[in-house]
Amino acid sequence: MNYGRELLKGSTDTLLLSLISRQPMYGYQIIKELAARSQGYFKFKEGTLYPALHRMERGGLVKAQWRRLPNGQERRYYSITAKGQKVLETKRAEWQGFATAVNLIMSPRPT
Amino acid sequence: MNYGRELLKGSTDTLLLSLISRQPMYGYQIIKELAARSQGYFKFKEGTLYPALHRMERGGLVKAQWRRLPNGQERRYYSITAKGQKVLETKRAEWQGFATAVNLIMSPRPT
DNA sequence: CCAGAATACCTAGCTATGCTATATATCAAA
DNA sequence: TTTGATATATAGCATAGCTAGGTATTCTGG
Repeated sequence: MNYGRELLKGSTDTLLLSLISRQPMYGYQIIKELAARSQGYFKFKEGTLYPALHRMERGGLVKAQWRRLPNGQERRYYSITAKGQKVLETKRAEWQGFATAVNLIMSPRPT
Repeated sequence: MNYGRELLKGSTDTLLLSLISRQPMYGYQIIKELAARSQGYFKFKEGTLYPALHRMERGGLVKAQWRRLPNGQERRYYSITAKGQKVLETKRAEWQGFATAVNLIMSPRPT
């Protein structure tokens, strides 16, 4: 992505599920929303986003539905499933634990 | 590792540099220290640690030195270089930015 | 004294996943 | 009509953590 390089690994799904859990969204919209909500920090690449969505669809975490706009445009909307909700809870907790542990190392209390 | 699975990617070097910057350490000690300081959260595998140390040595971020103990044991002590210090500063900032951005997505302010 | 645990280091190969680059198609604006 | 934005998709690459194996020494309990 261009932050720490690999920092994103492992949190991609959590970020996507977090967004989708608020309301169904389509891919392009997700990219824009992630950028907006993170104040420009996240700039998801298509080669990251779509494979991730497909993975999660295969895994039953999200389900997809094509919708055609009046003008003919096609969009694939993703919504979270019950299973996806559960995974999201788990991953949220994992993130909390991980971030806490990293901060313990990076900002240690006096030995 | 077994947290988020891949969460660690991208923060390994930062964690290692953080530790080593406080004082020179050898590999086995680093594993123990990471576990202790993170209250048991981090359990670095050797297949993660040693390749990472070697990478950073090649990259000039750390330098290594063998030391023989009175009892004959051999340990390879790693210390941080000037270059490693600079990289650490950068990576610390990257982590801050990343964690902040993730939290913005995971705990969004009301739309 | 001996077995097993702990200490201490190393690496080949696997796997997961983010990124690059490319492809396709529609629509609006200059 | 050409450019940029919208919208989705994927093959192939690179990176890096993990598995599982190896070597060698020292400490500890029975």
